[in-house]
Amino acid sequence: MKLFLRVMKALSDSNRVKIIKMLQHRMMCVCELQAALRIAQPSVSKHLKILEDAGLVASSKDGLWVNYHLTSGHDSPYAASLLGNLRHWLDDDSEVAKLISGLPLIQREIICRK
Amino acid sequence: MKLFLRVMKALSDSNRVKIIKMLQHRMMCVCELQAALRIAQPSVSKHLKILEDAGLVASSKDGLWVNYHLTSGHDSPYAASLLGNLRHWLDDDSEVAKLISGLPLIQREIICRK
DNA sequence: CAGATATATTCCAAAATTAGAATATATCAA
DNA sequence: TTGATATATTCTAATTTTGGAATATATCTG
Repeated sequence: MKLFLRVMKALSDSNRVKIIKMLQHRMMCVCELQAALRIAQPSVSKHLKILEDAGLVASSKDGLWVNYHLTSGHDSPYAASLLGNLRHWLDDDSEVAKLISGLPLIQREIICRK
Repeated sequence: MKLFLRVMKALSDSNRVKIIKMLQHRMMCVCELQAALRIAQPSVSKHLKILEDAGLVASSKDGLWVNYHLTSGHDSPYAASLLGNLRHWLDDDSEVAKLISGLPLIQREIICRK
């Protein structure tokens, strides 16, 4: 039950769902997600931790950057199933569509380095 | 997005998930659910409203009683999918199993009428 | 109609969630 | 080592969620 609720709660927030939808297209670092969602950096990190604890995303370090990507869902059958459904769910949501179409403009070399 | 989040939030609470699991076995009225979950009656009604707003359950009146049952999920593809998965998910959860095994003892004629 | 019962709603307090500012940590570059 | 940058963590305020008591509504029975 605990694991199931963890996945449901993780997917109960629009910013976290948007992160999932963006990661379906490519891996992204925290500052890229921050630029896309237009929320504070600590908020992005915290959302990512909740998604990670639910077995929905994982990360790998690359120098200063931490790249987040979707998991295969092997940890949790709930995560696996929801990730599968979300591959097509919400594609026609206007907010999601706008985020996805803006993805090409979000590149860490341009967005993050100051 | 709104409808999706509504379903996820509805399934983010253990009492509500337990209601779903019990309704998989038979329709139940509010006082039966209250006896099974051992929480206050208004709390049960409020959980049921949240599940209803998410398209997961529906009700029909029978005199003083209001019988709640699972929906076919026709309202929402998210509700339909999750209801389908929940038919087998959590069957081996200890709390859920205990609730289900106790269901035969919960009958409105015995529990509710005082 | 009056009383009893099942359910819904309102109200309020406690707990959980979310967001951002401030701060800490880690890595790279010079 | 020093400075800069990306990310994580801590702290706190605001919002949301949850639960129960009190109350309202609806239906049945006598």
